[in-house]
Amino acid sequence: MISLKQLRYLDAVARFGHFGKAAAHCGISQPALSMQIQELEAALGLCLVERRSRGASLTAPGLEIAARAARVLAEVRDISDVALAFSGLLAAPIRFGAIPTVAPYVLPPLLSLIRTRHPSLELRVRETHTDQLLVELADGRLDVLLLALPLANPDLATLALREDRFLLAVPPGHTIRGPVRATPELIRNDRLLLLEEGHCLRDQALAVCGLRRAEAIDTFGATNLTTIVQLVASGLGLTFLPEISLGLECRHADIRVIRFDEPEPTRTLGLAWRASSPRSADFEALGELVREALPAPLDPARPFP
Amino acid sequence: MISLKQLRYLDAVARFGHFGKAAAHCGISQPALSMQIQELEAALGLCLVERRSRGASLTAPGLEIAARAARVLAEVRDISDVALAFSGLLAAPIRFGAIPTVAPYVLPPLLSLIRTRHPSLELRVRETHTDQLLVELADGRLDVLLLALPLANPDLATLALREDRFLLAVPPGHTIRGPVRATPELIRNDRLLLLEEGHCLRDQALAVCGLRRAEAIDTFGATNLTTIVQLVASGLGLTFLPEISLGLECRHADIRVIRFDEPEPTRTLGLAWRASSPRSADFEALGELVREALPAPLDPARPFP
DNA sequence: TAAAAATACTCCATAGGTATTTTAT
DNA sequence: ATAAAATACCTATGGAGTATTTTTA
Repeated sequence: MISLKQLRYLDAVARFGHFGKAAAHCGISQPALSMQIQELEAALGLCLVERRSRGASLTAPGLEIAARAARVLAEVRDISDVALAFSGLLAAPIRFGAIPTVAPYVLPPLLSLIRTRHPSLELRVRETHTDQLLVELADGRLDVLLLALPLANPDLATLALREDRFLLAVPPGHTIRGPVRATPELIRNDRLLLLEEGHCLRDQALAVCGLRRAEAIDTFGATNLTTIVQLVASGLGLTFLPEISLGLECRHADIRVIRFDEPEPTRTLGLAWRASSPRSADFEALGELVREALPAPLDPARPFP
Repeated sequence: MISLKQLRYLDAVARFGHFGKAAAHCGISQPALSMQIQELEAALGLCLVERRSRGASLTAPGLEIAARAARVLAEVRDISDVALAFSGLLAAPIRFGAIPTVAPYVLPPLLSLIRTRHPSLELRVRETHTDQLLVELADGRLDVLLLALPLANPDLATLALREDRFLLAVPPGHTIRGPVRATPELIRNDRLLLLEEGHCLRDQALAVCGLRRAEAIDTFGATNLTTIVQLVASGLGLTFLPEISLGLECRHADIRVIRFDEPEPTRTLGLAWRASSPRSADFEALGELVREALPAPLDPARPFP
């Protein structure tokens, strides 16, 4: 008789292409996993995995069955999530992923909001790039993401929360005066400092300037906006800052921030979760909290700073 | 951790509304089932089943989760079926259901055809009414049905095989001569003998005569067309016979068979299976065999008999 | 009081661990 | 020679059985 355990192990083998790594991922020993895969093969009367001396790959039936197994496992995970949803709004832990250009500016107020408003809600936070977040969301390691929309994947539900303006950060002594027009020329005069490859903010900044990825100017990217801001303050170049970061980034760095010409470039911040998730009510409620936690937009009447 | 076993047991409790009967259906003892249900409830942190002194009923979360469990179980069953499909066309056993007004006329030639053409194919045959067949198909006890189309259920795939004429069977000495028109009056002069409630042929015959169910004339139905034919031969009334039954039914009974006026009333015989089944190729191949096995249609040039 | 589910306990099947061997490059 | 999976063997968890108790209508 087929068991979920066997399907979980097959899924792991499909992912890792390697019995040992799959076993480690499942928290069991390699022989234990081997045995279960063999039993599954016996139950189905088929060879699912081709054992090669450098790892394992799936046979044609194996691919088909692993794909179905993944669906079954997702549905079983949804059953657990249904149970969580029944236990009440925001009552169960939420595994929350956020991109690095949002997390530090939202989490402190968000967490304190949760502490006062929903003290029983446990938010497990993970910060990494969009691509990685999406992988972890898809295979159930995360429940909901805070990132820049739109996303292509139709299996995801999204909730737009707020537009986030981009601004140009320049050294304090810089001659430029705003509002400024975002053009390739603007960038070519000074060095544009950006986060390393993989950060969506990097791509968005390049796109706003009408540059392609390959046309990036900086030689070594950073992983941390604060690092970039320090470099800008030292006169090494200029950068794009999202509005929500200003409160934090301007506090300790001596930079000047200039608004762009209308229409000001922005990114859309929002939540995303698996469309099949039974906990959408939780995520929409969380979205409200995030919206409250996001730093207030610039006063349009009074140009910043 | 949730297991398939637990979902199977929950599904059984949902079906039977009774721990004891559910346990019997699963082939385990009542305490064993109780324990697994409790473990599932613990794993989900919810009460799924309301224990009442006359059986058990599901709570609201229980209903939701049982419905999802049923879907998971169906998909796991499909995984087994994928495996069967991969083992080759018509290579794995097929659980085959047929209605009583078709089975006896098709099975002998079908089984002999299978013996010669696909000796390794094991056909497990079940004969009962359409309604029961559909239930057993839906919950996986049967793989494919041979019955009268059309069917309402959109979750089923169907394959029409052949039109089957209805004919009027009368005692040998009866004065009626064909072709005859199917009207309520035709029936009112003699007693119309039909199968008992539940047989689709009964309903179809009544419909052909323009009668409603309640207007049936015979007092006690039979379960067996051969029985009806014997009664007709004894002059106790007349009946509708499907064309495919003539070879067998006319061999030993002294009746006369009369064709109806154009357009001759017919039923459509065909196969049905779960649309989600990964074995459709098997079922289509089986459909070809059934088509061959069905008795040849009447020669339109030479009026029967 | 009767029917149904829960509990107590016992047992054994099996999932999983460690150590080792086999296999293929 | 090395990496990877299979095999051998042992252990312990837990699933399932029987007997019994508790619960509720």
